Formats: sequence, structure tokens, C-alpha cells
Amino acid sequence: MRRLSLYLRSLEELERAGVATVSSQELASRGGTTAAQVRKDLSHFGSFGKRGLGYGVPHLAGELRRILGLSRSWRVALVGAGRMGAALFEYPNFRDRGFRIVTVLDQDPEKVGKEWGGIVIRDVEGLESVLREVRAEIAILTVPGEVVQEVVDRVVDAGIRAILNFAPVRLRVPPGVVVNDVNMALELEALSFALARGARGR
Amino acid sequence: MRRLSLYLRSLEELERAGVATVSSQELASRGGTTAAQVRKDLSHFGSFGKRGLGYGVPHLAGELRRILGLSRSWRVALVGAGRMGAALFEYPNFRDRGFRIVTVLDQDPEKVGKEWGGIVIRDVEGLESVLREVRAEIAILTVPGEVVQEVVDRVVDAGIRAILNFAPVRLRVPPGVVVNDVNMALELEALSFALARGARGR
DNA sequence: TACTTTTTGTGAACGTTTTCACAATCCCCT
DNA sequence: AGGGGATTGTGAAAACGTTCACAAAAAGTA
Ligand SMILES: NC(=O)c1ccc[n+]([C@@H]2O[C@H](COP(=O)([O-])OP(=O)(O)OC[C@H]3O[C@@H](n4cnc5c(N)ncnc54)[C@H](O)[C@@H]3O)[C@@H](O)[C@H]2O)c1
Ligand SMILES: NC(=O)c1ccc[n+]([C@@H]2O[C@H](COP(=O)([O-])OP(=O)(O)OC[C@H]3O[C@@H](n4cnc5c(N)ncnc54)[C@H](O)[C@@H]3O)[C@@H](O)[C@H]2O)c1
Repeated sequence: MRRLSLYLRSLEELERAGVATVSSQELASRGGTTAAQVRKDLSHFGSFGKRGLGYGVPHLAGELRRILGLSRSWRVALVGAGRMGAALFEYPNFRDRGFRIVTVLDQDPEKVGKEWGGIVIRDVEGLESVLREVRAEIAILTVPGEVVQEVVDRVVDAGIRAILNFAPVRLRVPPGVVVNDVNMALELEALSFALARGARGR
Repeated sequence: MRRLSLYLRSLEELERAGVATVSSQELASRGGTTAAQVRKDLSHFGSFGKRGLGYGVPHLAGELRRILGLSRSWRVALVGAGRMGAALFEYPNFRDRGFRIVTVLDQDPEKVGKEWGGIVIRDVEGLESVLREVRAEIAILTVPGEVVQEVVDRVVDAGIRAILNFAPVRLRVPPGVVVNDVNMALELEALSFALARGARGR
């Protein structure tokens, strides 16, 4: 359920603003959906509200964090210290939400050994042992599309079961491993489609 | 239809490999879907295949490019010359697919006037006139979440009708303007959810 | 306590998307 | 030229997701 994250984001805003309770109506308008949708989504995981009153903001936020697995922090390995990898590494928002990059790996001898904010870039050569050593649980892959499948096979071998992939390539993984893709080209093409459609009929 | 882009990507691979025709079955397995799905998707826009034979690879690729609006090139404005903006600017894949970044804008006086690969970073102060001057059609926004709504209002004023937003903020736009979000934190949270779910029941 | 107001939780209705199944069509081979 | 094998295009069925509508519950009011 992708919308739970959005609700959590709204709840955190409300928490900071010191609001005590919120109705499904209010959550819906902030999340860009409907009140019935919010209630259905939440009721799927339990009964968190009080009839006539709404949902307790800190309580619901806590429940959502628990459901989403965000009440703990996750150990993340970043493979590919290129431009995209650097942007992600320096982005503070991930760490704030419980995703800690604990190691960075690359193939380029120019980059291996360099230090990024206290973390030394390791050689991808020793990927399996490094990932086990740092007990990484999630891998973010910002390597070129030509090599990403090979890297995937190795991180899966190293025991990783969750992967965030930036290469525009469909990955093959064994059952039990979750892959999410971030495909910006696809989003741009969706815009192109909408503009082209708008310019023609409808 | 988001899947059309995926089919096109497969078709381009097949084109490079010199394959002449492809069946819905083959396209489906490459795109991670089913043969019936591929045929339904395509039949919605016309009848592009030959029964008993499959689809002509170059022909179908051409049709998909036309449908997706990729047979022309689009003029893109990049607002926010930070880390993410820099990674996107240097990424050759977008230009190859017909998205040409024609101007870059930022607020920081340190950055304004600098040159990035032949393009001078302009001051966001003059956003409306710059966007009209370069005839931008799509805006990519890589500015901080605190200011993104203000920037959106201005690019819409400047005539932009398609926006790719990287800030983790829900944008409000008038009807007729399309917004796509790239929300990496959300993708990470989906991984966290899957891992937490896997560790508990099911 | 009884009545009113508010808002949840949820079965049922509705709409959309996916899958199924098969006749129609095309190429190829003899 | 005609039959065989392959694969599309597409209605119909099934699955899935969203919206509706309302009884049940909570809290305030008198
Ligand atoms: N830059 C962008 O804006 C952008 C946008 C969308 C998608 N992507 C995708 O993200 C990925 C990375 O893009 P980028 O722009 O950062 O590229 P980049 O060339 O700047 O970085 C790639 C890095 O991966 C390293 N690398 C290569 N092979 C490796 C291997 N086998 N193991 C470990 N590291 C290896 C390289 O040394 C380099 O540091 C690509 O797949 C690209 O398609 C990038
Ligand atoms: N870096 C990442 O990996 C990452 C990941 C996900 C989302 N994002 C989002 O992308 C956006 C940019 O992130 P970043 O890491 O590049 O930040 P950044 O601070 O490196 O860059 C932001 C840039 O925007 C400019 N800017 C500020 N206000 C502006 C304005 N009003 N008009 C024009 N330019 C302005 C700044 O001068 C700066 O150059 C943020 O919204 C962030 O949440 C970034």
C-alpha cells in the first residue's frame, strides 16, 4: 500500500504543528484521495480511530511507522558512486527516515579508497564480503544498465532481499527478493504522452 | 499507459539486435507482463500486428513513438541546479530520448552565470521571461520542498503544462497541467514495508 | 440519562483492469 | 491452390480496487 507513506507524511506535518487528532476527511484532502479510501486503507491493518472523533495523530503515526517498518532503521549499501549515487548519498532525507547508508562500493580504481562523508568507497570486487561485514539489508543500485544484472546477482548472493534500482533495465531476481525501480525516463515519457494527447484530440 | 514505454524499450533492444518481428508472448516476457495484456494494450491504439506472424519490430516501435509523442523532441527547462539537478543534466539518456534541456535556472548567486556544458545558468528571478524566450514545454523541478509550490505557480504562469517534480511535496496545479512525481523516499519505504512484512507473517 | 452530533468501520454496489478463450487471419509448405 | 500451424484482435468472465451508504460508537449537551 503506497498511500500509507503519503498519510504518514501528512501525519508528521500535523505532528509538528501540534495537532492532536485528524479526521479521515482531513487526511484525504492532504493525501489527494477520498475519506472512504483512507478509512478502507487503514481498516485493512486494524482499527486505529475513535468514532465521532477521528484518529489520534501521534498514535496513528506510530502505527503507520510500525506497519511500514520505519520504527527501526535500515542498513543500506550503495553500489555505484557516480553522479546519481553522489546525489543520493548526500541527500539527508533518507537518513532522517531511517535509511542509513553504511557502505558505498564502486568499480573505478579512481574512486575506490576515496572518502565520502566519513565512509570509504570500497572496491566492488569484494562486494559479497563487504555486504556481509556491514550487515546491509537494502541495496541501492546506481550502476550503468549494462552491468546492473550482474551486480544484482551478486548482491542477492550476499543475502540482500530488497533492491532499489535506478538503471532502466528490468531485473531478474529469485522469489523472495523485492525490487523497486526508479525510472525517470518513464515519467518523462508519460508527460510527453499527455502533451501529445492533449495537442491531438481530447 | 505506462507499459507502452516499457514495450518501446524492449523493441529498441530488439531493433538493435536486428530482429524483424516479435510476438506478444516475447514482448510480454521482456516487459514482465502477459501476452494478452500486451495485445489489449496495443489494440487500444490500433491494429499493428499480423496474425500468425507477430509485430514488425521497426513498425511497432515507430507507432509507439508516435503514440507516446517521442517522434519529436521536447524542450525542457531544469529549475534547481543542485545535486539532483546536476545528475539529471549530465545524464545523456534523456537527450537521446528526445528531451533536450534548453535552460537551467537557480536562485543561488554563486551558481547563476556558471556554465554547464554550454548552457549558462540563469537567475530564477526572470523565470517567466526565460521560459517564454526558450519556448520550454516541460519543466523538471529539483528545488527544495519548501519553495517548490511557489516555483510551480510561476512555471505554470509561464505557460508550462507538464512538470516532473522531485520534491516530496504534493503540488497543486490548475486543470490542464500534468504533474508527475519522482519520489524515491516512497520507493524505499515500500522496500521497508516488504521486508517488515516478510519478517512477520506471510 | 436521553438526545444530538460527529465520524469511524464495513458490507454492498460500482467501475476499471486483467485474464481467458477462441474465431479470424496470415504465412508457409507441399 | 489448399491445408497446417502460428498468432492476433476481441468479446466475455474474473479479479481487483474504489466509492457509496449506513449502522455502530463516542463524546458533548442538557
Ligand atoms: N544521472 C541521472 O540523472 C540518471 C537518471 C536516471 C537513471 N540513471 C541511471 O542510474 C545509473 C547511474 O547513472 P549515473 O549517471 O550515476 O552514471 P555514472 O556513470 O555517473 O555512475 C556510474 C558509476 O557506477 C560505477 N560502476 C560501473 N560498473 C560498476 C560495477 N560493476 N560495480 C560497481 N560500480 C560500477 C562507475 O564507476 C560509476 O562510478 C545508470 O543506470 C543510469 O541509467 C541516472
Ligand atoms: N539529492 C537527492 O538524492 C534527492 C532525492 C530525492 C529527492 N530529492 C529532492 O530534490 C530536490 C533537490 O534536491 P537536491 O539534493 O538537489 O538539493 P540541493 O540543495 O542540492 O539543490 C537545490 C537547488 O535549488 C536551488 N534553489 C533553491 N531555491 C530555489 C528557487 N526558489 N528557485 C530556483 N532554485 C532554487 C538551490 O540554490 C540549489 O541549487 C529536493 O526537493 C529534494 O527533496 C533529492
